[in-house]
Amino acid sequence: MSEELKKEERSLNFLEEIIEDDLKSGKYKSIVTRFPPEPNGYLHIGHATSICLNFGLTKKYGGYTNLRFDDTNPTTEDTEYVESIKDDVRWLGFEWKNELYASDYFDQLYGFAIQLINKGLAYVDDSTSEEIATLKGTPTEPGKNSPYRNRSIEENLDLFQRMRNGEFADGSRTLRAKIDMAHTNMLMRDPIMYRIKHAHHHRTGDKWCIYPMYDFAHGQSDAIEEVTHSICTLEFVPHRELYDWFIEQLGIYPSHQYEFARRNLTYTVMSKRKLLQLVNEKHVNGWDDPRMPTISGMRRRGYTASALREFCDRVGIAKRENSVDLGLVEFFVREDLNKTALRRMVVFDPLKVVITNYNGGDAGEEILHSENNPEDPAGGEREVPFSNELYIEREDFMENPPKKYFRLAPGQMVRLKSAYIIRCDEVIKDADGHVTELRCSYIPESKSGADTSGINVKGTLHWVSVKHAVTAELRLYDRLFRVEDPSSEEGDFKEYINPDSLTLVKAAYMEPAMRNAVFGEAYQFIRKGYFVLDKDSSTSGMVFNRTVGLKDGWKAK
RNA sequence: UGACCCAUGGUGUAAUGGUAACACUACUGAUUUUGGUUCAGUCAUUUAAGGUUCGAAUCCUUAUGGGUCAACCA
Repeated sequence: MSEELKKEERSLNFLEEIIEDDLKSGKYKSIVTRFPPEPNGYLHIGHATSICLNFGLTKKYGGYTNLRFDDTNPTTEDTEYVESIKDDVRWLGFEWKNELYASDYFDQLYGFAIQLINKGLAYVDDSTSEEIATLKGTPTEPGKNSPYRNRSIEENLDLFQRMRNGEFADGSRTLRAKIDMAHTNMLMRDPIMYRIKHAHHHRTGDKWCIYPMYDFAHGQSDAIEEVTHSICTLEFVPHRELYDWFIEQLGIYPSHQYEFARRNLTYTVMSKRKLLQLVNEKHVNGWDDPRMPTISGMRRRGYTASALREFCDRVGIAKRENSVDLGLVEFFVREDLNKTALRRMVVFDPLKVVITNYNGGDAGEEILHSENNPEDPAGGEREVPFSNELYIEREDFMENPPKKYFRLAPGQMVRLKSAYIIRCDEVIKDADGHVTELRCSYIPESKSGADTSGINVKGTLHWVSVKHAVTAELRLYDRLFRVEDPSSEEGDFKEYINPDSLTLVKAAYMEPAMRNAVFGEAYQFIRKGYFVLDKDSSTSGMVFNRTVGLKDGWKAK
C-alpha cells in the first residue's frame, strides 16, 4: 500500500509538475485556483473532473479554491443554476474559500475598459455584427480595419459612457480592443470587450445595460482574485494570448492560464446545449434524470461522491482528446458500493416454488438470518422469513438446461441463499405449456450455517417468501445512447437515443427488511445489482433506481 | 489551403535520454452459500520516415492523422 502511494506521488500530471516547479522556484508560496462555472445549466461529469482538479490541487499543495460564477451574459443565466451548482460541488465533497461572481467586478471591469480607452487600446465600434464578421476575415485571410477604429480617445470615452447610460439600442455599438486585424489568431483581431444588452441580470438587476465578454472578464477576474493557476479546457488555448495581452496592458496581477483536455464519456453527450435539449424535449425527466451524465443525475442514480472522486483522480488528466469508457465509471461505482451496500433479496420476475415437505412447525414458517454484507464482518445480520411458498427468479429455472447451468432444473439441486438446499421434483404448467409453479423438496439437514447434509451444490439462488414479500417499483437504467459517440454520428444526435435506456419492473418482490429502506442507503439486491431509493417513492409505494448491475461472468448461450 | 494544440495496448494514464508500466476491459484458472467479491495468470502498446546519440516513447526535421479558431456564448 505504501509502495503504491509512493508510486502515485512520483507520477505527477503536467499541472502538478508546473505547480511543483513554481513552488520550488519560489514563484509562489501557495497557490490559488478557481472553479468558474457559468450558471446556465447543470454540472456534469466533465465539470466533476475540473472540480476535482482545481480543489484537489490546492488541497495537495496548500492554498485555496474559489467558486466563481462566470455570469457575464444575463440572457442565459439564472439563480436556479447557481443553487444546483453549489449543491453539486458540496455533494462532491469540496469547500470553496469564497463564493464569487464575475458580476461582482462589473465596476472594476468598467474601469479597466476606460483605462484601455485612455491608452488608445480600445474603441467604440458602430458596425453591425454582420459588418464586424465580414471585416474579421477568415482563418486563412486577414481582416480589415473598422472605419471607426481611429476615433479619438475623447470620442471613445464619451461614446462608451453613453453606451453605459443606456442611450443606444442593443447591438448598435460595441467596445473593442485595438490589437491587430491581420493577426493569425482570430481572437486577437480587435475582440469585442463590451456589448449592449438591456437585460435584467440575476444579481445586478437593471444596473447595467452593457456587459463584458468572456475574454474581458475571465482573466481580469482571475487577476483580481490573484488566482495563480487558472485551469481550463483545451478549446481556450487560443484565448490565452488574449488573456495575457489584457493582463499585460492593464498591469494587473499576472494570473496564468493552463489548459487540459475535457473529459468525454462513451454512450452519452456532454455539451450543455445537447443536455438542455434532452431535458426540454422530454427525452429524459429533467436534469437529474438518472440517465443523465449530470452530477445530480448520477447522484440520484446512486453513484457515490467518493466513487466519482476516485474516478476523476485515477483516470487522470492530459492534453489529448479522449473518450473514457462508461464501464470505467461503473467499475469505480461498484468498487465503492461493494464495500458498503446492504445485501437484500429481491425477485424481479417471480416463479412460485412450493416446498412440499416443509411445514415450518406451528407457524408454518421460521426466521432465518443473513449477513448484511459479507465484505464487512461488523455489518451484522437481518432476519429473513422462510415458508413453504417462495418466489424465485423465473430465469433461475430451465426445463432443459445447457451443460453448465448451476441453477434449478428438473431433478437438480440448488441452495437457497441463507436457507436450505432444495431439489426440483415437479414442474407445473398451464394449458399453454407455460411453467407456473415448481414443486420442490428441501433437505432439512442442509440449513445454512448448520449444514450436515454433505451435499455440495454449485448454484445459490436468491428468494422471497410469498406471504412476507413487499412489492416495489424498480427502474432499470441502461446507457442513454446506442452508439459510443452520438455527436459524431450522421444526423441528429437524438436519433441515437437508446430506446431501452429505462426498463420498469412494476412490482418486484422484496424481502420484508426492505420495508425499512431509507434514502441515501445503498442496497445490493443479491445477484442483481446495486439500488437506491428514489425520491419518487411515497407512502403508497417505494421506487428504486438501479445504480449499476453486478458484473456478470456467466454467459447464457 | 493559415495559425495553434495533440499523437503510447481496445480505453484512460505513466515512464522527464538508460529494461515501455499501472488501471479498466477481454480471456484462463483457484476460492466462494451472490456465476458478485477476492486471488493467481494470459493476450495486447510507442503514427511513419529520416536525423542527433554509446543509447530515443522522450530531443530535432518532415510527413501523416486527429482537434481547435471566422458567436455582440462561455
